[in-house]
Amino acid sequence: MLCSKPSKGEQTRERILDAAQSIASREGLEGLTIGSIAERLKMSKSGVFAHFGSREDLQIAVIDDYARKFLDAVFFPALKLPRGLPRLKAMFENWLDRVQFVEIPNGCVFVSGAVEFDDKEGPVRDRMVAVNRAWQGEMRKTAVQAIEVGHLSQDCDPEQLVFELYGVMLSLHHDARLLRDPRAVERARTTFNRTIHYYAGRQGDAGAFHTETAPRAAARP
Amino acid sequence: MLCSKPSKGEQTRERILDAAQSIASREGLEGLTIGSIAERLKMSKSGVFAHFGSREDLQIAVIDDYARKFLDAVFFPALKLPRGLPRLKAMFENWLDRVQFVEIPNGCVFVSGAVEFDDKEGPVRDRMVAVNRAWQGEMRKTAVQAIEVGHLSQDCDPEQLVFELYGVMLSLHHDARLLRDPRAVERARTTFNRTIHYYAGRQGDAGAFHTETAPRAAARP
DNA sequence: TGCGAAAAAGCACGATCGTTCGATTTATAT
DNA sequence: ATATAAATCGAACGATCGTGCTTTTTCGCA
Repeated sequence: MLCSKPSKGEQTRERILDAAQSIASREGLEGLTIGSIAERLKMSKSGVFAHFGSREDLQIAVIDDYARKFLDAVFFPALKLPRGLPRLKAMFENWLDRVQFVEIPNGCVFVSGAVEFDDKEGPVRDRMVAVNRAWQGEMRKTAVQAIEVGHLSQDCDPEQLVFELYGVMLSLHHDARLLRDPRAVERARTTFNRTIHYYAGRQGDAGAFHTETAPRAAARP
Repeated sequence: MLCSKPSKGEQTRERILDAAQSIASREGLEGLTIGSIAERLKMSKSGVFAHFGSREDLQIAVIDDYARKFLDAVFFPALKLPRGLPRLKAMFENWLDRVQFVEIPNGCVFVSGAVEFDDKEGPVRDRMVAVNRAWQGEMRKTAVQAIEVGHLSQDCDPEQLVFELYGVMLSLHHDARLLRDPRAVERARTTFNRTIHYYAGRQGDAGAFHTETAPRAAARP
Protein backbone atom coordinates (compact mmCIF):
# COMPACT_ATOMS: atom_id res chain seq x y z
CA MET A 1 0.00 0.00 0.00
CA LEU A 2 1.60 3.18 -1.13
CA CYS A 3 0.54 6.56 0.08
CA SER A 4 -1.83 5.08 2.62
CA LYS A 5 -1.72 7.45 5.57
CA PRO A 6 0.18 10.68 5.77
CA SER A 7 1.26 10.64 9.40
CA LYS A 8 0.79 13.76 11.43
CA GLY A 9 4.43 14.61 11.12
CA GLU A 10 4.47 14.36 7.36
CA GLN A 11 1.35 16.50 7.21
CA THR A 12 2.83 19.40 9.14
CA ARG A 13 6.09 18.98 7.31
CA GLU A 14 4.11 19.67 4.18
CA ARG A 15 2.45 22.70 5.76
CA ILE A 16 5.86 24.00 6.82
CA LEU A 17 7.20 23.53 3.33
CA ASP A 18 4.27 25.42 1.85
CA ALA A 19 4.74 28.31 4.25
CA ALA A 20 8.49 28.30 3.62
CA GLN A 21 7.80 28.33 -0.10
CA SER A 22 5.63 31.38 0.20
CA ILE A 23 8.04 33.26 2.42
CA ALA A 24 11.12 32.33 0.40
CA SER A 25 9.45 33.54 -2.77
CA ARG A 26 8.94 36.98 -1.32
CA GLU A 27 11.95 37.36 0.96
CA GLY A 28 14.45 35.07 -0.71
CA LEU A 29 16.06 31.95 0.74
CA GLU A 30 18.23 34.10 2.99
CA GLY A 31 15.23 36.00 4.27
CA LEU A 32 13.51 32.72 5.07
CA THR A 33 13.49 32.39 8.83
CA ILE A 34 12.41 29.68 11.25
CA GLY A 35 10.62 32.31 13.30
CA SER A 36 8.65 33.66 10.37
CA ILE A 37 7.40 30.18 9.50
CA ALA A 38 6.45 29.52 13.12
CA GLU A 39 4.56 32.79 13.30
CA ARG A 40 2.62 32.13 10.10
CA LEU A 41 1.76 28.60 11.20
CA LYS A 42 1.15 29.58 14.83
CA MET A 43 3.67 27.04 15.97
CA SER A 44 6.71 27.28 18.20
CA LYS A 45 10.10 27.82 16.61
CA SER A 46 11.36 24.51 17.97
CA GLY A 47 8.30 22.77 16.65
CA VAL A 48 9.10 23.97 13.18
CA PHE A 49 12.80 23.36 13.55
CA ALA A 50 12.35 19.73 14.58
CA HIS A 51 11.17 18.78 11.09
CA PHE A 52 14.48 19.72 9.50
CA GLY A 53 17.95 19.06 10.73
CA SER A 54 19.01 22.61 10.10
CA ARG A 55 18.07 25.76 8.27
CA GLU A 56 20.24 24.71 5.37
CA ASP A 57 18.27 21.49 5.01
CA LEU A 58 15.09 23.52 5.03
CA GLN A 59 16.40 25.78 2.29
CA ILE A 60 17.39 22.78 0.22
CA ALA A 61 13.95 21.23 0.74
CA VAL A 62 12.39 24.48 -0.48
CA ILE A 63 14.58 24.46 -3.59
CA ASP A 64 13.65 20.86 -4.38
CA ASP A 65 9.98 21.53 -3.81
CA TYR A 66 10.06 24.65 -5.95
CA ALA A 67 11.84 22.81 -8.75
CA ARG A 68 9.30 20.00 -8.66
CA LYS A 69 6.35 22.37 -8.89
CA PHE A 70 8.06 24.35 -11.63
CA LEU A 71 8.73 21.30 -13.77
CA ASP A 72 5.20 19.99 -13.14
CA ALA A 73 3.77 23.23 -14.44
CA VAL A 74 6.18 24.00 -17.25
CA PHE A 75 8.08 20.98 -18.46
CA PHE A 76 6.08 17.78 -18.09
CA PRO A 77 2.85 19.05 -19.69
CA ALA A 78 4.89 20.02 -22.76
CA LEU A 79 6.04 16.42 -23.17
CA LYS A 80 2.57 15.54 -24.40
CA LEU A 81 3.23 17.55 -27.54
CA PRO A 82 5.27 16.19 -30.45
CA ARG A 83 9.00 16.79 -30.43
CA GLY A 84 10.38 19.85 -32.09
CA LEU A 85 8.89 23.30 -32.25
CA PRO A 86 5.46 22.41 -30.86
CA ARG A 87 7.03 21.10 -27.69
CA LEU A 88 9.51 23.97 -27.45
CA LYS A 89 6.78 26.53 -27.95
CA ALA A 90 4.57 24.81 -25.37
CA MET A 91 7.41 24.88 -22.86
CA PHE A 92 7.86 28.58 -23.42
CA GLU A 93 4.16 29.33 -23.14
CA ASN A 94 3.87 27.27 -19.96
CA TRP A 95 6.89 29.07 -18.61
CA LEU A 96 5.43 32.43 -19.50
CA ASP A 97 2.16 31.53 -17.81
CA ARG A 98 4.02 30.41 -14.74
CA VAL A 99 6.02 33.63 -14.60
CA GLN A 100 3.03 35.81 -15.30
CA PHE A 101 0.57 34.31 -12.88
CA VAL A 102 2.79 32.88 -10.15
CA GLU A 103 6.32 34.25 -10.12
CA ILE A 104 5.67 37.88 -10.93
CA PRO A 105 3.07 38.21 -8.16
CA ASN A 106 4.92 36.05 -5.63
CA GLY A 107 8.57 36.02 -6.60
CA CYS A 108 10.76 33.17 -7.81
CA VAL A 109 13.33 31.31 -5.75
CA PHE A 110 15.27 30.41 -8.89
CA VAL A 111 15.85 34.08 -9.61
CA SER A 112 16.43 35.27 -6.06
CA GLY A 113 18.36 32.16 -5.09
CA ALA A 114 20.65 32.51 -8.09
CA VAL A 115 21.92 35.91 -6.96
CA GLU A 116 21.84 35.10 -3.25
CA PHE A 117 24.08 32.07 -3.57
CA ASP A 118 26.13 32.82 -6.64
CA ASP A 119 29.25 33.22 -4.55
CA LYS A 120 28.21 31.63 -1.29
CA GLU A 121 29.80 28.21 -1.26
CA GLY A 122 27.96 25.32 0.33
CA PRO A 123 25.28 22.65 -0.15
CA VAL A 124 22.50 25.18 -0.76
CA ARG A 125 24.38 26.71 -3.64
CA ASP A 126 25.21 23.25 -4.95
CA ARG A 127 21.54 22.29 -5.03
CA MET A 128 20.65 25.58 -6.65
CA VAL A 129 23.17 24.88 -9.38
CA ALA A 130 21.94 21.31 -9.78
CA VAL A 131 18.28 22.15 -10.34
CA ASN A 132 19.27 24.98 -12.65
CA ARG A 133 21.45 22.72 -14.75
CA ALA A 134 18.65 20.16 -14.83
CA TRP A 135 16.14 22.66 -16.18
CA GLN A 136 18.54 24.18 -18.68
CA GLY A 137 19.46 20.65 -19.70
CA GLU A 138 15.84 19.79 -20.47
CA MET A 139 15.53 22.94 -22.54
CA ARG A 140 18.69 22.08 -24.39
CA LYS A 141 17.44 18.57 -25.13
CA THR A 142 14.20 19.97 -26.44
CA ALA A 143 16.13 22.32 -28.69
CA VAL A 144 18.31 19.46 -29.93
CA GLN A 145 15.18 17.51 -30.85
CA ALA A 146 13.83 20.51 -32.73
CA ILE A 147 17.04 20.55 -34.73
CA GLU A 148 16.89 16.80 -35.34
CA VAL A 149 13.35 16.92 -36.73
CA GLY A 150 14.31 19.88 -38.88
CA HIS A 151 12.27 22.58 -37.16
CA LEU A 152 15.39 24.50 -36.23
CA SER A 153 18.44 25.07 -38.37
CA GLN A 154 21.47 22.80 -38.11
CA ASP A 155 23.44 25.97 -37.41
CA CYS A 156 21.51 26.56 -34.21
CA ASP A 157 23.63 26.16 -31.10
CA PRO A 158 21.23 24.71 -28.50
CA GLU A 159 23.17 26.14 -25.57
CA GLN A 160 23.15 29.56 -27.18
CA LEU A 161 19.39 29.28 -27.58
CA VAL A 162 18.96 28.31 -23.93
CA PHE A 163 21.15 31.25 -22.91
CA GLU A 164 18.92 33.62 -24.82
CA LEU A 165 15.64 32.19 -23.60
CA TYR A 166 16.81 32.33 -20.02
CA GLY A 167 17.80 35.94 -20.53
CA VAL A 168 14.34 36.75 -21.81
CA MET A 169 12.82 35.39 -18.63
CA LEU A 170 15.31 37.15 -16.37
CA SER A 171 14.64 40.44 -18.11
CA LEU A 172 10.94 39.79 -17.76
CA HIS A 173 11.32 39.22 -14.05
CA HIS A 174 13.38 42.38 -13.75
CA ASP A 175 11.10 44.69 -15.67
CA ALA A 176 7.88 43.26 -14.31
CA ARG A 177 8.86 43.00 -10.66
CA LEU A 178 11.30 45.82 -10.08
CA LEU A 179 10.10 48.35 -12.64
CA ARG A 180 6.52 47.07 -12.64
CA ASP A 181 6.22 47.42 -16.37
CA PRO A 182 3.06 45.63 -17.55
CA ARG A 183 4.39 45.51 -21.11
CA ALA A 184 7.22 43.18 -20.10
CA VAL A 185 5.24 40.00 -20.75
CA GLU A 186 4.45 41.06 -24.29
CA ARG A 187 8.09 41.98 -24.87
CA ALA A 188 9.19 38.55 -23.70
CA ARG A 189 6.84 36.89 -26.15
CA THR A 190 8.04 39.12 -28.95
CA THR A 191 11.65 38.25 -28.24
CA PHE A 192 10.88 34.55 -28.13
CA ASN A 193 9.07 34.60 -31.45
CA ARG A 194 11.86 36.53 -33.11
CA THR A 195 14.54 34.29 -31.65
CA ILE A 196 12.83 31.08 -32.73
CA HIS A 197 12.13 32.57 -36.12
CA TYR A 198 15.81 33.29 -36.51
CA TYR A 199 16.94 29.84 -35.48
CA ALA A 200 14.32 28.26 -37.69
CA GLY A 201 16.61 29.66 -40.32
CA ARG A 202 16.25 29.73 -44.04
CA GLN A 203 14.04 26.67 -44.24
CA GLY A 204 10.57 28.03 -44.99
CA ASP A 205 8.92 26.61 -41.89
CA ALA A 206 8.57 30.11 -40.44
CA GLY A 207 4.85 29.81 -41.07
CA ALA A 208 4.68 27.60 -38.00
CA PHE A 209 4.21 30.79 -36.02
CA HIS A 210 0.68 31.71 -36.88
CA THR A 211 0.55 34.90 -34.82
CA GLU A 212 3.13 37.34 -33.57
CA THR A 213 1.47 37.34 -30.16
CA ALA A 214 0.27 33.91 -29.14
CA PRO A 215 -3.46 33.35 -28.65
CA ARG A 216 -4.07 33.79 -24.97
CA ALA A 217 -7.75 33.00 -25.26
CA ALA A 218 -7.56 29.24 -24.82
CA ALA A 219 -8.34 28.23 -21.26
CA ARG A 220 -5.60 26.20 -19.64
CA PRO A 221 -6.90 22.97 -18.05
CA MET B 1 38.30 77.37 -3.99
CA LEU B 2 36.59 74.08 -4.76
CA CYS B 3 37.83 70.72 -3.63
CA SER B 4 40.53 72.29 -1.47
CA LYS B 5 40.87 69.98 1.51
CA PRO B 6 38.88 66.84 2.09
CA SER B 7 38.17 67.03 5.80
CA LYS B 8 38.93 63.99 7.92
CA GLY B 9 35.26 63.11 8.05
CA GLU B 10 34.82 63.17 4.31
CA GLN B 11 37.89 61.04 3.92
CA THR B 12 36.68 58.22 6.13
CA ARG B 13 33.22 58.53 4.68
CA GLU B 14 34.83 57.70 1.37
CA ARG B 15 36.68 54.76 2.88
CA ILE B 16 33.45 53.49 4.41
CA LEU B 17 31.69 53.80 1.09
CA ASP B 18 34.43 51.84 -0.63
CA ALA B 19 34.26 49.05 1.92
CA ALA B 20 30.49 49.05 1.76
CA GLN B 21 30.68 48.82 -2.02
CA SER B 22 32.92 45.80 -1.84
CA ILE B 23 30.79 44.02 0.74
CA ALA B 24 27.48 44.86 -0.93
CA SER B 25 28.74 43.49 -4.22
CA ARG B 26 29.47 40.12 -2.67
CA GLU B 27 26.75 39.86 -0.03
CA GLY B 28 24.05 42.07 -1.47
CA LEU B 29 22.62 45.23 0.01
CA GLU B 30 20.75 43.21 2.62
CA GLY B 31 23.90 41.37 3.59
CA LEU B 32 25.69 44.66 4.01
CA THR B 33 26.19 45.17 7.72
CA ILE B 34 27.54 48.00 9.86
CA GLY B 35 29.59 45.50 11.80
CA SER B 36 31.19 44.00 8.71
CA ILE B 37 32.29 47.44 7.55
CA ALA B 38 33.68 48.28 10.98
CA GLU B 39 35.60 45.03 11.08
CA ARG B 40 37.14 45.54 7.65
CA LEU B 41 38.10 49.14 8.48
CA LYS B 42 39.13 48.33 12.06
CA MET B 43 36.75 50.93 13.38
CA SER B 44 33.99 50.79 15.95
CA LYS B 45 30.46 50.14 14.82
CA SER B 46 29.31 53.50 16.14
CA GLY B 47 32.19 55.21 14.41
CA VAL B 48 31.01 53.82 11.11
CA PHE B 49 27.38 54.43 11.88
CA ALA B 50 27.92 58.11 12.68
CA HIS B 51 28.66 58.89 9.04
CA PHE B 52 25.19 57.87 7.91
CA GLY B 53 21.90 58.60 9.55
CA SER B 54 20.78 55.00 9.19
CA ARG B 55 21.51 51.77 7.41
CA GLU B 56 18.97 52.70 4.77
CA ASP B 57 20.87 55.90 4.01
CA LEU B 58 24.06 53.86 3.74
CA GLN B 59 22.41 51.47 1.29
CA ILE B 60 21.17 54.38 -0.78
CA ALA B 61 24.63 55.93 -0.76
CA VAL B 62 26.05 52.64 -2.02
CA ILE B 63 23.49 52.51 -4.81
CA ASP B 64 24.31 56.07 -5.89
CA ASP B 65 28.03 55.42 -5.74
CA TYR B 66 27.69 52.21 -7.71
CA ALA B 67 25.57 53.91 -10.34
CA ARG B 68 28.08 56.71 -10.70
CA LYS B 69 31.00 54.33 -11.17
CA PHE B 70 28.97 52.23 -13.60
CA LEU B 71 28.03 55.18 -15.77
CA ASP B 72 31.58 56.52 -15.64
CA ALA B 73 32.88 53.21 -16.97
CA VAL B 74 30.14 52.31 -19.42
CA PHE B 75 28.07 55.26 -20.53
CA PHE B 76 30.10 58.47 -20.56
CA PRO B 77 33.11 57.11 -22.49
CA ALA B 78 30.72 56.01 -25.22
CA LEU B 79 29.50 59.59 -25.65
CA LYS B 80 32.79 60.40 -27.34
CA LEU B 81 31.77 58.23 -30.28
CA PRO B 82 29.37 59.45 -32.95
CA ARG B 83 25.67 58.88 -32.45
CA GLY B 84 24.11 55.74 -33.78
CA LEU B 85 25.58 52.30 -33.99
CA PRO B 86 29.15 53.25 -33.07
CA ARG B 87 27.99 54.71 -29.78
CA LEU B 88 25.56 51.88 -29.11
CA LYS B 89 28.22 49.28 -29.82
CA ALA B 90 30.73 51.11 -27.63
CA MET B 91 28.23 51.17 -24.79
CA PHE B 92 27.71 47.43 -25.10
CA GLU B 93 31.44 46.70 -25.27
CA ASN B 94 32.11 48.90 -22.24
CA TRP B 95 29.29 47.18 -20.43
CA LEU B 96 30.63 43.78 -21.35
CA ASP B 97 34.08 44.74 -20.11
CA ARG B 98 32.62 46.01 -16.90
CA VAL B 99 30.66 42.81 -16.36
CA GLN B 100 33.54 40.59 -17.33
CA PHE B 101 36.28 42.21 -15.29
CA VAL B 102 34.41 43.76 -12.38
CA GLU B 103 30.92 42.40 -11.85
CA ILE B 104 31.48 38.73 -12.57
CA PRO B 105 34.39 38.54 -10.13
CA ASN B 106 32.87 40.81 -7.49
CA GLY B 107 29.13 40.80 -7.99
CA CYS B 108 26.80 43.59 -9.05
CA VAL B 109 24.49 45.56 -6.79
CA PHE B 110 22.17 46.32 -9.69
CA VAL B 111 21.53 42.62 -10.17
CA SER B 112 21.39 41.59 -6.53
CA GLY B 113 19.60 44.77 -5.46
CA ALA B 114 16.95 44.27 -8.13
CA VAL B 115 15.84 40.94 -6.70
CA GLU B 116 16.38 41.92 -3.06
CA PHE B 117 14.10 44.93 -3.24
CA ASP B 118 11.69 44.05 -5.99
CA ASP B 119 8.85 43.75 -3.54
CA LYS B 120 10.30 45.47 -0.50
CA GLU B 121 8.69 48.90 -0.42
CA GLY B 122 10.72 51.87 0.80
CA PRO B 123 13.30 54.49 -0.15
CA VAL B 124 15.99 51.94 -1.00
CA ARG B 125 13.78 50.28 -3.55
CA ASP B 126 12.77 53.69 -4.88
CA ARG B 127 16.39 54.62 -5.48
CA MET B 128 17.11 51.27 -7.04
CA VAL B 129 14.26 51.84 -9.47
CA ALA B 130 15.41 55.38 -10.18
CA VAL B 131 18.98 54.50 -11.15
CA ASN B 132 17.73 51.58 -13.19
CA ARG B 133 15.30 53.74 -15.11
CA ALA B 134 18.04 56.29 -15.65
CA TRP B 135 20.38 53.72 -17.17
CA GLN B 136 17.69 52.08 -19.28
CA GLY B 137 16.65 55.58 -20.35
CA GLU B 138 20.13 56.38 -21.61
CA MET B 139 20.19 53.13 -23.53
CA ARG B 140 16.82 53.90 -25.02
CA LYS B 141 17.95 57.38 -26.07
CA THR B 142 21.02 55.91 -27.70
CA ALA B 143 18.83 53.45 -29.58
CA VAL B 144 16.51 56.25 -30.68
CA GLN B 145 19.48 58.16 -32.07
CA ALA B 146 20.59 55.06 -33.95
CA ILE B 147 17.16 54.93 -35.54
CA GLU B 148 17.22 58.64 -36.35
CA VAL B 149 20.55 58.47 -38.15
CA GLY B 150 19.36 55.41 -40.03
CA HIS B 151 21.62 52.80 -38.45
CA LEU B 152 18.63 50.93 -37.04
CA SER B 153 15.35 50.26 -38.78
CA GLN B 154 12.38 52.54 -38.26
CA ASP B 155 10.51 49.42 -37.16
CA CYS B 156 12.83 48.97 -34.21
CA ASP B 157 11.11 49.53 -30.86
CA PRO B 158 13.80 51.10 -28.64
CA GLU B 159 12.26 49.80 -25.44
CA GLN B 160 12.09 46.32 -26.88
CA LEU B 161 15.76 46.57 -27.75
CA VAL B 162 16.65 47.71 -24.23
CA PHE B 163 14.60 44.83 -22.82
CA GLU B 164 16.58 42.37 -24.89
CA LEU B 165 19.99 43.85 -24.14
CA TYR B 166 19.27 43.88 -20.44
CA GLY B 167 18.22 40.25 -20.67
CA VAL B 168 21.51 39.37 -22.31
CA MET B 169 23.42 40.88 -19.41
CA LEU B 170 21.23 39.24 -16.80
CA SER B 171 21.68 35.86 -18.43
CA LEU B 172 25.41 36.50 -18.58
CA HIS B 173 25.49 37.25 -14.88
CA HIS B 174 23.48 34.13 -14.18
CA ASP B 175 25.51 31.72 -16.26
CA ALA B 176 28.88 33.19 -15.39
CA ARG B 177 28.36 33.64 -11.65
CA LEU B 178 26.00 30.85 -10.64
CA LEU B 179 26.88 28.21 -13.21
CA ARG B 180 30.44 29.47 -13.71
CA ASP B 181 30.27 28.95 -17.44
CA PRO B 182 33.25 30.65 -19.11
CA ARG B 183 31.48 30.61 -22.47
CA ALA B 184 28.81 32.99 -21.21
CA VAL B 185 30.69 36.13 -22.25
CA GLU B 186 31.03 34.90 -25.80
CA ARG B 187 27.35 33.97 -25.87
CA ALA B 188 26.41 37.45 -24.74
CA ARG B 189 28.41 38.99 -27.56
CA THR B 190 26.88 36.63 -30.08
CA THR B 191 23.38 37.55 -28.95
CA PHE B 192 24.15 41.25 -29.13
CA ASN B 193 25.54 41.03 -32.64
CA ARG B 194 22.57 39.04 -33.85
CA THR B 195 20.08 41.37 -32.17
CA ILE B 196 21.63 44.50 -33.61
CA HIS B 197 21.91 42.84 -36.98
CA TYR B 198 18.22 42.12 -36.88
CA TYR B 199 17.21 45.63 -35.88
CA ALA B 200 19.53 47.11 -38.47
CA GLY B 201 16.95 45.57 -40.72
CA ARG B 202 16.90 45.29 -44.43
CA GLN B 203 19.13 48.30 -45.06
CA GLY B 204 22.45 46.88 -46.12
CA ASP B 205 24.48 48.40 -43.32
CA ALA B 206 24.92 44.98 -41.76
CA GLY B 207 28.55 45.14 -42.83
CA ALA B 208 29.14 47.43 -39.92
CA PHE B 209 29.79 44.28 -37.90
CA HIS B 210 33.09 43.14 -39.24
CA THR B 211 33.37 40.00 -37.11
CA GLU B 212 30.86 37.76 -35.44
CA THR B 213 32.96 37.78 -32.30
CA ALA B 214 34.43 41.17 -31.64
CA PRO B 215 38.22 41.57 -31.69
CA ARG B 216 39.22 41.28 -28.06
CA ALA B 217 42.86 41.84 -28.79
CA ALA B 218 42.90 45.62 -28.59
CA ALA B 219 44.14 46.77 -25.22
CA ARG B 220 41.70 49.04 -23.43
CA PRO B 221 43.35 52.22 -22.16
C1' DT C 1 -8.69 2.22 27.40
C1' DG C 2 -4.13 2.61 28.23
C1' DC C 3 0.77 2.65 26.69
C1' DG C 4 4.82 3.66 23.98
C1' DA C 5 6.23 6.70 20.47
C1' DA C 6 6.05 10.74 17.95
C1' DA C 7 5.23 15.65 17.75
C1' DA C 8 5.09 20.06 19.59
C1' DA C 9 6.07 23.40 23.10
C1' DG C 10 8.86 25.99 26.35
C1' DC C 11 12.94 27.92 27.67
C1' DA C 12 17.52 29.26 27.36
C1' DC C 13 22.05 30.00 25.04
C1' DG C 14 25.35 32.82 22.50
C1' DA C 15 25.72 35.73 18.41
C1' DT C 16 24.65 39.48 15.71
C1' DC C 17 21.70 43.04 14.16
C1' DG C 18 20.75 48.52 14.01
C1' DT C 19 20.76 52.16 17.03
C1' DT C 20 21.43 55.42 21.08
C1' DC C 21 24.20 58.04 24.25
C1' DG C 22 27.83 59.85 26.87
C1' DA C 23 32.77 59.99 27.20
C1' DT C 24 37.07 60.62 24.83
C1' DT C 25 40.14 61.33 21.46
C1' DT C 26 41.46 63.85 17.53
C1' DA C 27 41.42 67.63 13.97
C1' DT C 28 40.72 72.49 12.78
C1' DA C 29 41.01 77.42 13.22
C1' DT C 30 42.01 81.51 15.77
C1' DA D 1 49.13 77.03 21.75
C1' DT D 2 44.71 76.91 23.05
C1' DA D 3 39.74 76.77 22.51
C1' DT D 4 36.14 74.87 19.91
C1' DA D 5 34.24 71.68 16.94
C1' DA D 6 34.40 67.27 14.69
C1' DA D 7 35.26 62.49 14.79
C1' DT D 8 35.60 58.22 17.04
C1' DC D 9 35.02 55.03 20.72
C1' DG D 10 32.89 52.00 24.34
C1' DA D 11 29.17 50.13 26.34
C1' DA D 12 24.61 49.05 26.37
C1' DC D 13 19.66 48.44 24.63
C1' DG D 14 16.03 45.44 22.72
C1' DA D 15 15.22 42.29 18.85
C1' DT D 16 15.93 38.45 16.29
C1' DC D 17 18.64 34.80 14.57
C1' DG D 18 19.65 29.33 14.60
C1' DT D 19 19.97 25.76 17.67
C1' DG D 20 20.14 22.69 21.81
C1' DC D 21 17.80 20.74 25.71
C1' DT D 22 13.73 19.17 28.65
C1' DT D 23 8.99 18.80 29.35
C1' DT D 24 4.36 18.38 27.91
C1' DT D 25 0.93 17.28 24.71
C1' DT D 26 -0.87 14.48 21.16
C1' DC D 27 -1.16 10.57 18.16
C1' DG D 28 -1.45 5.58 16.79
C1' DC D 29 -2.07 1.08 17.93
C1' DA D 30 -2.85 -3.22 20.89
